[in-house]
Amino acid sequence: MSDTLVDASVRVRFAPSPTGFLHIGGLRTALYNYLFARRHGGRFIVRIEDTDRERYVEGAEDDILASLRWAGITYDEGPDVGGPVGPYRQSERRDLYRQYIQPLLEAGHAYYAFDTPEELDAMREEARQRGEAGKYDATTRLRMKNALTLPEAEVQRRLDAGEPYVVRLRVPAGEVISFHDHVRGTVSIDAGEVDDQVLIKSDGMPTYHFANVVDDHLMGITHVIRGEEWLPSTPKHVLLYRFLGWEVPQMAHLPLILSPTGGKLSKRKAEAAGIPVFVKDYRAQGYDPEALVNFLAFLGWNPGDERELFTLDELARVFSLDRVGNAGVQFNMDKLAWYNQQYLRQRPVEDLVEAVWPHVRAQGYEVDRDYVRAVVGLMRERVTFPQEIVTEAPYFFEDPAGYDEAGVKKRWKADSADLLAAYADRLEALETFDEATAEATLRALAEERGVGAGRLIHPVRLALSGVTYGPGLFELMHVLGRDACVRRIRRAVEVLGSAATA
RNA sequence: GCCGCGUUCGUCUAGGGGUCUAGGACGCCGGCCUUUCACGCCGGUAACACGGGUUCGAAUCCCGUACGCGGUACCA
Repeated sequence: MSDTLVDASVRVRFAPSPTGFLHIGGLRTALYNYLFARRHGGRFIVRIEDTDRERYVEGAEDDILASLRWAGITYDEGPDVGGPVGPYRQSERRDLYRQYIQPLLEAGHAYYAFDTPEELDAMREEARQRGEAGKYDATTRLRMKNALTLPEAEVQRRLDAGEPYVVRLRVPAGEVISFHDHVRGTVSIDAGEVDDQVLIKSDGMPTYHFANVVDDHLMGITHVIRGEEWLPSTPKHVLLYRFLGWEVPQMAHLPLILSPTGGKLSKRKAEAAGIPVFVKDYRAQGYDPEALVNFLAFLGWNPGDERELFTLDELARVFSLDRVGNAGVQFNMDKLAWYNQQYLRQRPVEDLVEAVWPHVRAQGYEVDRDYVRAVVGLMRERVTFPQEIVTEAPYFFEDPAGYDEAGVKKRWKADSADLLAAYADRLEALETFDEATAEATLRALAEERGVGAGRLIHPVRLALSGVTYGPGLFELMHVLGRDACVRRIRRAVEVLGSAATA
């Protein structure tokens, strides 16, 4: 079935801006592009859009690339792996953009403009006073300082004198620009709503709008899959393709990821809602990349059946743009936690030991890998994150520092001290200490004293762990070992002996 | 303000005119299992934004309203 879908000419790209670390929403955009490429046997490209020198953040590019790799999203072409249509960093393609702006200038589809920021502000202010939009467009461009209003000689003089200028797109009036979007169907916008977008900034760098069109074309991008925030500016891109005489790639605008409180999941909102914003945060918090990817894939897409657990490869086999939803989606930490738990349980024990080990070392616990392996075996179904195997069950590594108050109240009875002291004695006298003998000894003692086994089990658990919940008592005892068990039971008898409630 | 895009349980969603007394998942609430907890299993709670059309018949098609989101930069 997938054979009919193989189209090696499919080329998609993820084009992040190095203005910050990789955002969780960016990872989803990258993921969808990746899945689409894999599904069709095409190529997935990463291109760094670093045309904004003001907002450039040192280290952001490395973080973006490292985060993608961590998530298992590999790319066929990119800044650090190269490729046939590089460079893959826009700052290194500067001359290319200048080359493609020429024909636009010559054909009158673009023009030089010399307005200062102050003049632009004044124009917008004035227009707004009159209740107009305040756009640099067909209605206002003739009132501004540009090649359309200045004498040709004057324009040339300014250019020659090295005065700062920008190049703007001359958007035609009286036209409706339509394009097909794979997620939304036909989208139409009146050209009158589109402004004369700056194509080349005064620092010589292209804007996103221009660079993105030139690069997508030069890099042979067949499908542009990006966030919905780009939908309103797509008409500008469509116009550019037309003026440049190029074919418009297929478009697909993905629904935005929303904060639980509404609105785009900005850094501020996400933090307020307890949602990590950057991919590296998920990594640091112990999320399984496969779980994150699985969760993210389902944020705006679903396979159409009721299955929810898919590995990256499985997703790549069934992903389709047709099944991408079109309404904004809220990020849900509970669901993510559930996914993480599912994946954690599926991981091989050895894998988990590896993941837990650093946390054991960080706590300074002196145990070996076999011991950690045993703990993992008992705890893996009770936690969401690997490190919780250490943090949620410290009693595997050190004697309890205290006893849960409510637990003592509920489980420590008048006869507990007596029973436990006797149990400790018998454990010490045991020839072999293991799960079976610990249990048999306890049950025999309970029977002799004419009490239910629970009368021993609960206070013993409390003595060993300090809490009232956890793995099966006898498994716990076996892992802890006889010495620790006897020591902890005696200690509890000493500390809680008289704390008994009737 | 203007333009665009959207609107099924709290959340992610199935659904593409009759099979919907609307299905699944997360969460939540019960129960079983376990003399603990978790896992697992069983059950429950809960939604087609509103108003008009079209049609024999609308969650599904059309229009309007409301609401939400996005855009409106020499940022991406």
